[in-house]
Amino acid sequence: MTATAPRTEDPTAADAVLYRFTGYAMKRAYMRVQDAVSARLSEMGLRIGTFSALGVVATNPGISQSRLSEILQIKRSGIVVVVDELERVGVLERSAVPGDRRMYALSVTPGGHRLWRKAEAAVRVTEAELFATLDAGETEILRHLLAKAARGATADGGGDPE
Amino acid sequence: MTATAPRTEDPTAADAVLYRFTGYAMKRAYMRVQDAVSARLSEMGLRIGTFSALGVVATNPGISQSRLSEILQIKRSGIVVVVDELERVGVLERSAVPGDRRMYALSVTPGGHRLWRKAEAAVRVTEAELFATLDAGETEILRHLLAKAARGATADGGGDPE
DNA sequence: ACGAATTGTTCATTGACATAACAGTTCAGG
DNA sequence: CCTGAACTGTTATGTCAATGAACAATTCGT
Repeated sequence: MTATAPRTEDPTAADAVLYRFTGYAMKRAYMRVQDAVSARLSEMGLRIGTFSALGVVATNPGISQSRLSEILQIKRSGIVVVVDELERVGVLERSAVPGDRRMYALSVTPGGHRLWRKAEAAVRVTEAELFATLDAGETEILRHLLAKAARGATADGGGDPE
Repeated sequence: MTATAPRTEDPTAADAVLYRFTGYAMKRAYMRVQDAVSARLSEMGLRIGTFSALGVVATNPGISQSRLSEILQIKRSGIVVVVDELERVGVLERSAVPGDRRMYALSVTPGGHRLWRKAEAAVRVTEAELFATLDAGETEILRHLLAKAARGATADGGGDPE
């Protein structure tokens, strides 16, 4: 029974102490994803940050930069750079909002939607390659548990329907 | 039926598109861990990087900086800073290696071991709090799947027919 | 009408790395 | 033994994403 260890939980690895922490495993796993996804996205002129923003705006047309910054958990000043970059390549637009001259309504251009669909598919493929050692069910469980862990105890029991 | 959604997979969230990617869920989850753990560690004068190094040296006495850099996947020049920091507060030592004057043998001082045990426990508690929405079994599965995803196709199956 | 709050923006700064070059040391082969 | 390649630790410098603090323009509350 001591014969073939699952290799996934190698106690002889020099960083075995750290892998006992979920956070370390998260970091290590994310680093791997980040490298592969960044490389893939850079081929189409995107970074992880701009990819994420593009996706959020694509599915939330008319959103403001402030709101986008909340969603992506990046400060407003950081969003400017991201939006600038996406606007410069013509995939995203800042249009005036009728009622309020302080903010812009963000929207994705037709070309932007095309790029988004392409990038989305590419990242999906990249992730599939990365997680080839997991079967479909495991990947789904992983994603689900991560989402749960990411949201945490969302404190607000749900009594704030805006 | 539309009443109480599991909240864990909230399709109305503005970044729902992104949560469909495992990588995004990883990032989000890790960010949360990073914030909490960093805060906790800073109380005892540690950062995540120094904490990790301390743990690896504690369980791998006599290790060299080069080897440590491989394990933590940080370049040698980056390790210098980490080791400097740990040595300055007296939890880690660089001692001469008999046979080879190029490298140092790293080791953790008694006080260092005490700090490590304390930090280890603190991080464990912090993680437990963070993942309170997961039961013990889920946390274990999450950790296991992450480790698997982090290692990926470890390539070294033995056959590398070039 | 006026002070408080909001939005987007700029600029300086930070932190956590990487890169490149370097000195000291070891080692393999002639 | 000698010499050049390879290795270890180190320093200096650059990079990249993100933050914080300020600011102007605008809107809101009372």
